[in-house]
Amino acid sequence: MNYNSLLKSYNLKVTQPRIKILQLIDQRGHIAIDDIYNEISQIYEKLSLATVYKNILTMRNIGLIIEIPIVGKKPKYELTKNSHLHFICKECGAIEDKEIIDNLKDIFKTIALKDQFIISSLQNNIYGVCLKCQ
Amino acid sequence: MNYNSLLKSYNLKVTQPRIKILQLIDQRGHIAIDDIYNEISQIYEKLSLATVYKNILTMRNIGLIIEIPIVGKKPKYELTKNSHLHFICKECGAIEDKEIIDNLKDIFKTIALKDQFIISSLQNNIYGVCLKCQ
DNA sequence: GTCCATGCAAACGATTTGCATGCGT
DNA sequence: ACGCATGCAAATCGTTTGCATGGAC
Repeated sequence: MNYNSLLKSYNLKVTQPRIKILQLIDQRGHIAIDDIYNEISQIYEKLSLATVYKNILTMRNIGLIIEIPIVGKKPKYELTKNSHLHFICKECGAIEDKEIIDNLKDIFKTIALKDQFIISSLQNNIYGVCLKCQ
Repeated sequence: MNYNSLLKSYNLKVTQPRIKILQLIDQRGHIAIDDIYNEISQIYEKLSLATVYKNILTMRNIGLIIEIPIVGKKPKYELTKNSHLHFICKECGAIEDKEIIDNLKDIFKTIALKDQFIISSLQNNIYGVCLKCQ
C-alpha cells in the first residue's frame, strides 16, 4: 500500500510520523496507541506520544482509521475497510477479522427499518478464546 | 426486581450504595458511571464516586452487569441479560436494546467453529441516528 | 514564505489506591 | 466481633492542550 498517496487523498500533509503510523496499523491489523508509540519510537526516537494521539484523532475524524473499543481494555485502531466482524481473544487480546455475510447486514437493516433507525456503521465483536490460548 | 436477593445470590453484602446502583442501572437500562454517581448523590449525599467505581468493577467481574464500550465516549453499563443488540444513537447517545435472532447466533457460531474459536459473549452494536434525532 | 505538524511539558479528567471508619453478617 | 464496604484524599494513568520550533508544500 502507498501510504504517501493515501495521506494525500485525504488532504493530509505527508510527514514521517504519519507514514509510520499508517504503516504500522496496516501491518499489525489492529493496534493500541501505546504500542504504536513504542514500536515507532524504536526506529524514530524523537517521536512524541502527543503526536501519535493527535494523528490518531485526525485520522479517525476523517474516516481514514476506525476505533475499536474493547471491554475493559484500551481501544485499538484499524484502517477503514469493508464492514467485518472481530473475534477478540480475552486471553491474549488478539483480534481477527472475519468477513461479514451479506445476510447479516440484511438482518440488521430489516430490524433498523422497523424502527426507522438510520444505520451508519456496524460493530460486531465476538469475545472468546482463540485457538492458541485454549 | 428484588435487588436485595439479586446481590445475595452473587454473594455480595447488601448495602445501600449497591442497592441504589443496581436499581438505577435497571431503571435506566444503560447508564454511565458519572450519571450513576450524580443521580444517586441527590438522594444519598454521602455517596463517594470511588464507591461507585469499586462496585461497578466488582459487579462486572462477577458478571452481574455488562460494560458497553462506545466509540469515542465513556462506557455504559447494563444488567446482564440474554444477548441482544444495541442501536446506539450518535446524536443523543441513547441505546436501545433489540432482540437477537437465533439465526444470528448460529451464523456466528458457524464462523467460530471453523476457527475453533470459543465464544464467550457477543457484542453487536449498530451506530446511527435514532428517529427522534433525525 | 506560509501554514500546518511536531515535540515538549504542563494541565486535565477519569480511574485507582491506601487507609481509617462504619456497617452487614 | 469479624471482615468486607465505604468515604475521603492522594496518587496514578490516559489523553489533551498551549506554545515555540521545524518541515511540507
